[in-house]
Amino acid sequence: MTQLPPITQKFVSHFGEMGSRWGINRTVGQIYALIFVSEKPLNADDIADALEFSRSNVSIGLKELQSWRLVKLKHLAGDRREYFEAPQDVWEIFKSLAEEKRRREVEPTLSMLRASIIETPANDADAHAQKRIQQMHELIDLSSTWFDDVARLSPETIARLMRMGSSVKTVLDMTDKLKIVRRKNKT
Amino acid sequence: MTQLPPITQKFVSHFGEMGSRWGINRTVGQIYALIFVSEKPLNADDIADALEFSRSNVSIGLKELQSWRLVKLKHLAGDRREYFEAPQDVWEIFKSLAEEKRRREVEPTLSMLRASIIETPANDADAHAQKRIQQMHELIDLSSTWFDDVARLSPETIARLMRMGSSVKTVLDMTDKLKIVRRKNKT
DNA sequence: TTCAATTTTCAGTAATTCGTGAACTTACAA
DNA sequence: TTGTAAGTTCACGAATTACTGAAAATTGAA
Repeated sequence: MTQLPPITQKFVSHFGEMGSRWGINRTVGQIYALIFVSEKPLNADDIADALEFSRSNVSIGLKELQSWRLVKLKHLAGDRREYFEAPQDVWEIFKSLAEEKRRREVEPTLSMLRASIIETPANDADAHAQKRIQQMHELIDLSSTWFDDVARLSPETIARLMRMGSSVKTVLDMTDKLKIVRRKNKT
Repeated sequence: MTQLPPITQKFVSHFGEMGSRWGINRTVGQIYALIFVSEKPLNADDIADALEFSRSNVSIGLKELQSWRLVKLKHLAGDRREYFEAPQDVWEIFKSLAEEKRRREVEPTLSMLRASIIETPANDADAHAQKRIQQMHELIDLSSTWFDDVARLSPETIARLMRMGSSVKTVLDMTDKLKIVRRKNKT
């Protein structure tokens, strides 16, 4: 097949190298990178060809990427083969990824933490362990609920919030004052 | 060694099992869990003993945990051995972890994305790839900068922000209105 | 210094994960 | 139906990662 152009090439191999750190493997990382930058949907042979992976490996990689909702299956008119593309909106991608991560990596832990909290500690050591577990639960629960809430806002609102950076504090303080004023006026 | 009490036991083995999903290995996960719930700092032998790992494995695991800033080295008076404990404040833990993750998993990618953006595309395919890369860069850059900013706020402020959930939007809208009013008054 | 306690390194092995080709299944056009 | 293109599964070898015990290095008390 024809060599990938230089920018694409570098992007793809970076995703391969980082794969292990992200918790996906080299080939899955490269397949995703290739689909992400591609203008048109790709089929399994395109990918196997471009990346020089075995057809079976590509098949498994695509299944994996679908399970993470990182690629969408698409059918092209008059073509029996399955084509894949990445969602266009990067914020959408980010959300799917976060949701999937939560489902797989956070929820099971939250359940376990919850279960531990309602148990009766057998001794002092376990009583202390339970306190620590409770603290961990509160933090994880709060942040994951919060992420959920925020993800529901429009991309524009989120971008606005993010661009505010640490000055959200000022806004928060301001609303507090407004509440106090309102309370005073009421009486 | 004496068996771990039940709550601790379950917590520790859960961390071992989840390890692979988190990108750490079973033993490192269990070592951390044990230190996290322990009331007193632990030394390497305590850990090797409690978890039935080899001494060398514990040594490597502790190095790994230190590099993630998840455990702190502590010396006890009149004892030559090295003791380890987890920071008490869970929010502090969360921040260290996020910072370390950013340094290892996000920064290298951001550099690569930046480099790709300033290159001159060789053909149409690469020009499109570059556009996509730019979009990815904007999102990652914005969210990581934002996280940095927010992390600098006090835990209380952050908790306040989080408990607001999606109603931050109301506050954001409100400040916008205030700004408009102020601008009108100025003229 | 010396020596013993403690920690680290390292080579070898065990376990796990990855990637391939071949066989198998599925779906559709003729 | 039948035949073929497309997709999946699977068993196996390759590569990587995890873990151990033994040896080496380091530390600090005497």
